[in-house]
Amino acid sequence: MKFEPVTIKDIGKALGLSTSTVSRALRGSYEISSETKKLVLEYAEKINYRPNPIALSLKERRNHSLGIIVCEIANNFFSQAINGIESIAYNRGYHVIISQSHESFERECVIVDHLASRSVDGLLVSVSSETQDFTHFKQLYEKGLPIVFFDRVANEIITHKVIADNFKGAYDATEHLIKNGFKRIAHITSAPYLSISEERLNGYKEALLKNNIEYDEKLIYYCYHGGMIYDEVEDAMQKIFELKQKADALFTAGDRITTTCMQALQKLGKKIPDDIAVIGFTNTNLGELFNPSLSVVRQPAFEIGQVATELLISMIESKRPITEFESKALQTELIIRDSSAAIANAKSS
Amino acid sequence: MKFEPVTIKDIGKALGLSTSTVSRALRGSYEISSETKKLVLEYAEKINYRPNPIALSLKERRNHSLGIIVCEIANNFFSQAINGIESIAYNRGYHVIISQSHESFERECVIVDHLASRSVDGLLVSVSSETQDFTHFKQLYEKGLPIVFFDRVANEIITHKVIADNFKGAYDATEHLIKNGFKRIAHITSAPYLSISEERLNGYKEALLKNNIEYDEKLIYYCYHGGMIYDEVEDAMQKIFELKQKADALFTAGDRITTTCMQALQKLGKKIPDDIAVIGFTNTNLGELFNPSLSVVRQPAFEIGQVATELLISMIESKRPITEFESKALQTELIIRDSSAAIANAKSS
DNA sequence: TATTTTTACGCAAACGTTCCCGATAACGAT
DNA sequence: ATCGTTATCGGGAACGTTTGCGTAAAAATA
Repeated sequence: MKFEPVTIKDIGKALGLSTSTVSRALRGSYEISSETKKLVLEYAEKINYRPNPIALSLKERRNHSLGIIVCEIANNFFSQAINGIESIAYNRGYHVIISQSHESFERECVIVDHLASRSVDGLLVSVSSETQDFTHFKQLYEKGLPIVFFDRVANEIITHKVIADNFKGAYDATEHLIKNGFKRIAHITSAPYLSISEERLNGYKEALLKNNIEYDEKLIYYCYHGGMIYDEVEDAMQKIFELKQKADALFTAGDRITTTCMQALQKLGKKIPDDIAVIGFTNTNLGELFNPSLSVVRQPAFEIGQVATELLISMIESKRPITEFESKALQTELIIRDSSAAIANAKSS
Repeated sequence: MKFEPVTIKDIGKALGLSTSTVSRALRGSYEISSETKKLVLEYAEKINYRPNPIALSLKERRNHSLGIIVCEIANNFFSQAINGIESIAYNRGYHVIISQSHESFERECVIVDHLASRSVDGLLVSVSSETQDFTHFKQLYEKGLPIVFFDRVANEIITHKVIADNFKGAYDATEHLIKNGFKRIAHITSAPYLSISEERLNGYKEALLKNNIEYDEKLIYYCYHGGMIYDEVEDAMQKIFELKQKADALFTAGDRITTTCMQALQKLGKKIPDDIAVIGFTNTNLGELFNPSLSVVRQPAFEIGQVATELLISMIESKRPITEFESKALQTELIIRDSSAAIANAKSS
């Protein structure tokens, strides 16, 4: 099937004008008589002319489009962040192209390559859980392609970064568990080299330290695929319950990990919070529907997307090379529900 | 900031060859000597040359990209469908551009326009809940742009369509409630003119009819924004409980509607299934974590995406105009959990 | 050696725009 | 009548490719 849009040439031919005149008339150039303008405009309207953005891209070397790379859109945090990105982008006249890495490094490389060659004007990136090598980003960035990282950032690349205050979010969640009387707090997180993993682990450690609880490496479990692979999570859950010194609480460090942990715990027949208390990073709106209702650390995903987009567009539209880069950390929100409730009553039996 | 990719011209200049020779060498044309080929290939590799897809699009009037239009990616059904779409598209060498209408007709028109002018090779669309007028699709379709509808289809446009068997899914869900002893089954659905709404309503009616239960219009509630607006849903819930003849069960007809109903019921302090039983269309994987665990009608979202994409690509790549169009309906899956449990025991007290 | 064929490459047009240069005409000023 | 302005428009190059056509040199044939 072929699809033949009408071009500026067609208009010129129909009206007996040159393409340049038509082009100028369409743009409202001062050097075109108002009669001709009217003529062209009306005819263009009549045949529903749309300028070909591809031709424009070719000429102007830009697209007015932004590339987004996330691991997965079926993830509350990212779908909300994308909505934030869109809200800014569309207002500023940019379109967005969303791509999923599915937590695969290889896929990420292919996507970056494609997006760049497709001449997106800039990239908004949250790296995959497999990504340890950032040269595919670095190369493009050094060639002049604006990139802003959000959530999972590449520390070795000097550019704008927007994240949640993962350290504080983790600190707060952990301290909340401690205040509720839990002492053996397991921490299930994503791949260790992810920036968010490190930040959250540090917050967790700091809370332990401040509360004089010893840090025990045996309580830390890494799910290298961010909770996408169920068995990885169930394995971790199983190991937790095989510990000599039992864990009494769980702090999970990711949207997918949190929900998957809940599923695994249910499958293993564990009662929350009696067998184990749970609090985790997740942006689901459904936490209160869970059984028990889920305590969460909520990230300002929408705002993170917005801020990252504003920074990216400012980079794109900047005339001069940028020398000052920002690293913004937005505050998380602790929402306490039943899954992390103190178990004093239950345990005292 | 400017981003200057290397072109075929740069290669030609560097190697003292014409652009056509370089182009042919890159494509492995037979009329280029193997030495020259090797030279070009190696140099291209060295400087990391990527052909400019924009220039190609301009020339060939195609993109190898598919446009996707859905109301919202933060919706389990659609994010799964998109994964299905991607799984086929990437294997066949197509990229996808995802756009969200956010259930807005106006937004949908803008998106369609943009996607078409951007020369996507075809469109995969599920219309917004506001859409009653399909001329924006029709115009493009008649000009030769391949379009496949999935989930929410435009019946007046003759093309391929892929849906879940909504009639049967609704029938099964309703009959399940009836079998469990419920007789006053409320039905909360999306905008009435959506294809899925009609199909599901018909399935619901048919189940009532077959089981000799009178159809009562007062039990039908339309949420014109597909559950995106909380108040719309809460209003419906409130009205249900103000009915003279009380409803004893709820059959919800959409991913977002189902979860939002659950939230509203919780807020209103209603117990499920004692005050009211619930079953609904939704593709959440978290149904078993709910309190109570949620009975659902699950759509084969991933497969729907796959089938729709295969059909679209076949349209795009077809040499001849297509005369035979398919309308596929894939089977849904009924997953019974506690939210729709018979309340005989509870009520007998 | 003369002629034909093959090999290997370059030129230029085309895709749809924009925009720099000119070009033409009308017109007032000199 | 001559010149400089102004208004209005067209020609053509450029963006990065592909590709039909032309052609020189090399190889094969007569």
